[in-house]
Amino acid sequence: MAKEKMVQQITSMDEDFAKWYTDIFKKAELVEYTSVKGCMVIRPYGYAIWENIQHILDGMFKATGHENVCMPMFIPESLLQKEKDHIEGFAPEVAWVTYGGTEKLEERLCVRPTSETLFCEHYANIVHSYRDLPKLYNQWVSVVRWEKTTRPFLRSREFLWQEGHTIHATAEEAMEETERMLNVYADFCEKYLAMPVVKGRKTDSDKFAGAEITYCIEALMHDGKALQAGTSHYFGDGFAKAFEIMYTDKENKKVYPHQTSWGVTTRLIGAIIMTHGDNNGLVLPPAVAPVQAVIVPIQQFKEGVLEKANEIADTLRAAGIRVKVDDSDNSPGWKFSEYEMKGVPVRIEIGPKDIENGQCVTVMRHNRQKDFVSLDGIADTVKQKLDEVRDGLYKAALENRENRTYKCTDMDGITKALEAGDGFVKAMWCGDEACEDKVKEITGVGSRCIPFEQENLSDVCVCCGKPAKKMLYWGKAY
RNA sequence: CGGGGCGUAACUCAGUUUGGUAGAGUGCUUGCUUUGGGAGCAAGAUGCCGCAGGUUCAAGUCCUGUCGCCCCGACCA
Repeated sequence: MAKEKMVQQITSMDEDFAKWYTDIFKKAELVEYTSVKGCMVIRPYGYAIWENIQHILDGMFKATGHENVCMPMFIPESLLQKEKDHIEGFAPEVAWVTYGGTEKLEERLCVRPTSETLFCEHYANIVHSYRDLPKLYNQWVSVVRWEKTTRPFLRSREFLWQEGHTIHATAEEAMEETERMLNVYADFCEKYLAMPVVKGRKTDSDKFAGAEITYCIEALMHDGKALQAGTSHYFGDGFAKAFEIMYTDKENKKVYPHQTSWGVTTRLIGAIIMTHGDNNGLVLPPAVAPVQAVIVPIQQFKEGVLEKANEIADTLRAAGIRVKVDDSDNSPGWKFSEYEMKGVPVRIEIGPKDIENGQCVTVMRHNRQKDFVSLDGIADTVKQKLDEVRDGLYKAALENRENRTYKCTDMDGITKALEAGDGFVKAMWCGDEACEDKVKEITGVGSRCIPFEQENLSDVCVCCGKPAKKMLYWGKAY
């Protein structure tokens, strides 16, 4: 009975995945809509997830030699236009500032959709010698893209992200950096977010505006749709030439440096929701959960119960676990449901009976496994449970991806495979853009990436039958 | 930007067909009883019916316009 009622608040994901997604971020108090379309309030619980993501990633950036900076939020139109492909790619979705107070600006300013141009302008000023290289910069800011269709965390007009921008003496170094950062993202997703990703390269039609090469990580959501979780771009010296960034090398010759950029966004929170969430609510990977363990006292009005709950909390806190004691006067059952909805990885129940026995109850969020555990060594026990949750989440996500990954060798095969549900399609490709378009038109799945891990499924292109060059991942994308 | 849907209490919605005192459940406040899976009883507070015009003795309801939001497509992190 209680179980049914609990589920009533959240639409089942089989019934309506989009509604389920909306229910989750509202009920878990991650986001509220505002009066500006596509701009959302990220509430404390949602923002805390982002802060944890930031904290871990920032550490990884620092460990690989990067420094944080902060660029302006405005870009003069003339600056944005310096690189042709770049402006073409972004022009349709930038917001413009045309007035300062009551005065019309002589040159309009765009609100940054990304900051390549600003970094380039800056690099042109500060890079003169090979001794100035490399510069490994990153910034944590928000950017604006005037999207037509919006959805919290997945596609909003303003979103938070980090953008790394680096500049190197040689193409080799820049390539190395591009790959290094893609690996940082992939490691982060798999280890901390328990989200398996496919590493690969975008086809030319799909790469970043102004990039020579775009690498990406692609994840598969519960509903079988693909989500680009991060990108890392190699620019070669294209931007350097457009912005006239030059340095003097050891032979006293003026040469162009090589650049990269890479980014992940609050979209990762959307990815977490759609990778791990279930019909009872959000399920958070322990590494980024604002609360890793919640303590629910039972019969908290009885003497000693709250004291014991707080004592356990102190022990866990001392061990570095983010813990909360809920001593509100809601019923225990209410609290159980509440924290399941909010995705807290481990719940601890402690009541008079437990205290007598020197034990408590732990329940893991992802599988509801309930254990009676001793209060001795509780911190180690909880840590172990958190690891178990992380591993369980990863395993389930990987299983979902494997179950929804189809190998196909002809067009009918793709259509047929997708009848079982959306997912990744692996299929061979000749390298021709026309075939990418045609596959999308006929089967509905677009090219996601050329995975680093190649397989030879067939010798010919799935579409045109000409000799195949690469195996591609295809899918419907968010 | 195309197609569809919706704007009434903090939330979910009924009421609009056929104009006639502004409603329900949940939540909120107070008190008592409860507490190992969303507790029970009692008492209370809460409304520019999205906005602007119009028709009418009378508009949440009819007409015109407008704004916003959600969903599905095309475009994109």
